[in-house]
Amino acid sequence: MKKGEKRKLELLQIAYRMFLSKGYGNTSVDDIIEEAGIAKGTYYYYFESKEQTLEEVIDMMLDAEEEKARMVVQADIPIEQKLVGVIASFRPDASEAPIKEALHDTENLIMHEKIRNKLIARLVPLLSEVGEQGKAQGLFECGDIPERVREIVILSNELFDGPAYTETQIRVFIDTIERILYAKPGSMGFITQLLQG
Amino acid sequence: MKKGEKRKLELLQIAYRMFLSKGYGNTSVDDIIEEAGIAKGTYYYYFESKEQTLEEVIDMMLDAEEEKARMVVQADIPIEQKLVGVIASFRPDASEAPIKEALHDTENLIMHEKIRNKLIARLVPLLSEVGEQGKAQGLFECGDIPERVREIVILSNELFDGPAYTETQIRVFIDTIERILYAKPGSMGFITQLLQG
DNA sequence: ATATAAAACCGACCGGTAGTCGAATTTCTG
DNA sequence: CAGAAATTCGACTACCGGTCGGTTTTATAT
Repeated sequence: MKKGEKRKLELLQIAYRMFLSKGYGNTSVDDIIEEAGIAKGTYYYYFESKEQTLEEVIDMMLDAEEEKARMVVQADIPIEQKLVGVIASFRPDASEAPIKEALHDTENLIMHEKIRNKLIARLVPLLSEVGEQGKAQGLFECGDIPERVREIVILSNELFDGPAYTETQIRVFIDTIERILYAKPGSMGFITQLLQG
Repeated sequence: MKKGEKRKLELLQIAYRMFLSKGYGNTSVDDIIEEAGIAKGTYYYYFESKEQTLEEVIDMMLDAEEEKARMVVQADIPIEQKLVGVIASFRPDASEAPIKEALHDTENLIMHEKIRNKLIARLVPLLSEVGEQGKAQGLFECGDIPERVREIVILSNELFDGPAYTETQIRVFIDTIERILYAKPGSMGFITQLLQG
C-alpha cells in the first residue's frame, strides 16, 4: 500500500504543474498520463474524475498556504501583526507570482474560484481566533468578530487578486480593516511597509 | 440585415434559458440548435464559440440589471437610499430566485464568476457617482470614494451570493458600510427593513 | 514454495463534444 | 434579371472524459 500512495502523489504533482502551466481546461487526462507514462485505467484507479483531481490538487496547495498562516498565528508577536501577517501572506511572493498570473487566464476561472472559496473557508476560522484574542485584549471594540473577519478576508483576497494593487487600494484597505474591527486609528498602519517593502 | 439580428436574439434567448435551467456546462451547442431548429453551421455563423455566446448572454442579463440600478440612481430619493437601493437590488427577488440558485451548481462556476466580475465592473462606476454626491452633501466624510464603493460592492455581492444570509450578516454588513464611508452611525439602518420586509 | 487474494495496471473502446468547411439556398441590389 | 452578399445546411474531424474486462504484480497465509 506504499507504492500506491507514492504514485498518487506523483500524479498529483504532475497535474499540479500542468494545470498551472497550461490551465485546467487545456490539460487533458491524456496529457497527464502521457507525462506520467501510465495508462488511462491507472489514472482512474487513483482518481474518480478529472475534477476530483483538481479538487485534490487545490487542497494540496492550500495545505502549504495554511501551514504558513498557522506559523504566523502561533508566533510570539502582537495580535495586530498576526492578523496582518496572515493577510499579507496572500500577497504572491516572487516564487508564487507565475501561479497567481496563471490563475487569471480565462481558462482557469474554475480553478481560481475553487481556490478562492476553499481559502476563505480555511482562513476565516483561523483568523477568527486571532480576532477574538484581540477583542479580549481590548484592541477591537465590537462584537460579531467571525463575521467581521470574514468580510476582511473576502476583501483581502479580492485585493491581491487583481494583477496589481495601487497605493490607494492599500491605504483604503488598511483603513477599512481598522474601521470594521473598531481598532485604534493607525494601529494597522504598519501593513503598508509589509506590502510595499 | 434585419433577419440576422432577429435570429441572433432568438438564439441568445434560447441559450439564456438553457444555460440557466441546465447549466452552462451541461448545455451543448447541439442542444441549442435543436431547440432553435437550425444547423450547426448557422450557429457558428452568429457566434465565434460557445464561450462567446455565454459572454453575450451575460451581457444581456446585466443590461437589464444595470437598467434597474440606473433607475434607482436617478430617482428623487435621499442619497443613502440610492446607494442601498442598488445594493438591495442584488437580492434575488421571487422571480430571480431560481436563477441565483442555478448559479450555485458546481457546473456553473464559470458563469457565476463571469457574472460576478462583470457586475462589479459595471456597478462600481455607477455607485461611485452616488458616493461622490453623498460626500458633497456631507454624508460621507472620507476620500477615495470609488475605492470604498468598490469594497462595498464586493462585500454585497458576496453577501447575497450565499444560499442564505443571517440576521448577523446583515447587521454587520450595514455597520461595515457606515464605517467604510464614515457615515453617521445608524444612517444606513433602514436597509434592514428592505432586506427582511 | 505454493495457493489465494488484493492491489496496481493496461489500453481498446464508447458516447458525446466544440468547432470546421465547402456547398447550397435565400435575400439584397443595381 | 444577373450577380453579389448574406444566410443556412449537415457531414465531418479531432478530441475528450470516462468505462471495463482482463492482465500483471505484490502481499499474505498455509
